Amino acid sequence: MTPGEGQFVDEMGHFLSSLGMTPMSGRMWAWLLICEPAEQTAAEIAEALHASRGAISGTARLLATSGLIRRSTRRGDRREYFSAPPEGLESLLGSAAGIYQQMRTIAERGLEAVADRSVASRTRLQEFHDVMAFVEREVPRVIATYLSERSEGRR
Amino acid sequence: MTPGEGQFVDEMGHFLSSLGMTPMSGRMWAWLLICEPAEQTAAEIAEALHASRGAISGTARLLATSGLIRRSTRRGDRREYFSAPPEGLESLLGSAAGIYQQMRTIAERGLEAVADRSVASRTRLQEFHDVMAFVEREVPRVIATYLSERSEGRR
DNA sequence: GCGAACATTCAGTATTGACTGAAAGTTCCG
DNA sequence: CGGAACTTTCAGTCAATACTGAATGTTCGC
Repeated sequence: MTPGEGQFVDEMGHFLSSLGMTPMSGRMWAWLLICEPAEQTAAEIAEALHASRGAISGTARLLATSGLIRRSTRRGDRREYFSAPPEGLESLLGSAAGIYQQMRTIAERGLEAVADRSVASRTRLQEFHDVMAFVEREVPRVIATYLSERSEGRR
Repeated sequence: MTPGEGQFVDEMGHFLSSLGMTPMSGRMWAWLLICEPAEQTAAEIAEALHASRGAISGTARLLATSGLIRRSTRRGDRREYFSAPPEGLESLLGSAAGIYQQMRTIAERGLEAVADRSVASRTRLQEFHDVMAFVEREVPRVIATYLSERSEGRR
């Protein structure tokens, strides 16, 4: 790994860590975005990132369940190969939508808790709820727009 | 604070904590969304949340600089009053846009680091960059759409 | 200016949680 | 089966950090 690549890997680790994910998940995903070949074994990743096999195993499961990376196997090869597929980006945007959904849900339960108050008293929370619900509805449209623009550009 | 309100406050604390903010910031913001009166002193907030004055002080600065809450003073009153203004929601969406911007920036530096590679080898990272740049551009439009729809509904 | 009533700062504490590494589990070839 | 190659699990360690509370700073009435 060149210094520039190392910086990229570390920056992504630090950034995703600031968003509540683990630093290792950011480093691993970043590495899978630039590594050559694109498919790497756990051992290769562990060596590249100077991390333990255990950390790679746990992080791989995290990233795989959230759809950011793909696991694949080959006949006659006991090892598992990891890669960052294009669909990972859609999963990423989808999880962003999930965040808004969670906030809307929390707001709804909050509104139930203050249901006996006056309408004016609930305005703050109601508006928060409405914004979250709106963004949640808008996200799929943004994704669809991107996908159509991309296929447009490739035509 | 009723049990239902307490649950709402704690849920928001837990949720914002999972996103990298402190639990206290979520609890304080949630409380300011439902409290009565809407403007509260640090002492009132500390009592409602069973937190120390120091924690309120630090969290207030955090929330105020990120635009989620507003600080105000009154003549002849040494105390400071905190509230959750409507603009806080726009700040929230704006900070979401900032996240995409950061990811795009990281991707750009990563692309520089692999500039000598073949185009095919850079595809993964390039596409990541393009998605982030696209969403970054789209966010202001979504906010504008919401604001116009809201004023539409109020007309 | 003096003192009361605030707010802020910061060292200390406790908790959380990410990572390590060894042990246990799984898979597949011979 | 037996065993090699690999993965996963998990108890332990260490570092990061959120919160407390006392000391310090600041503001305003008198």
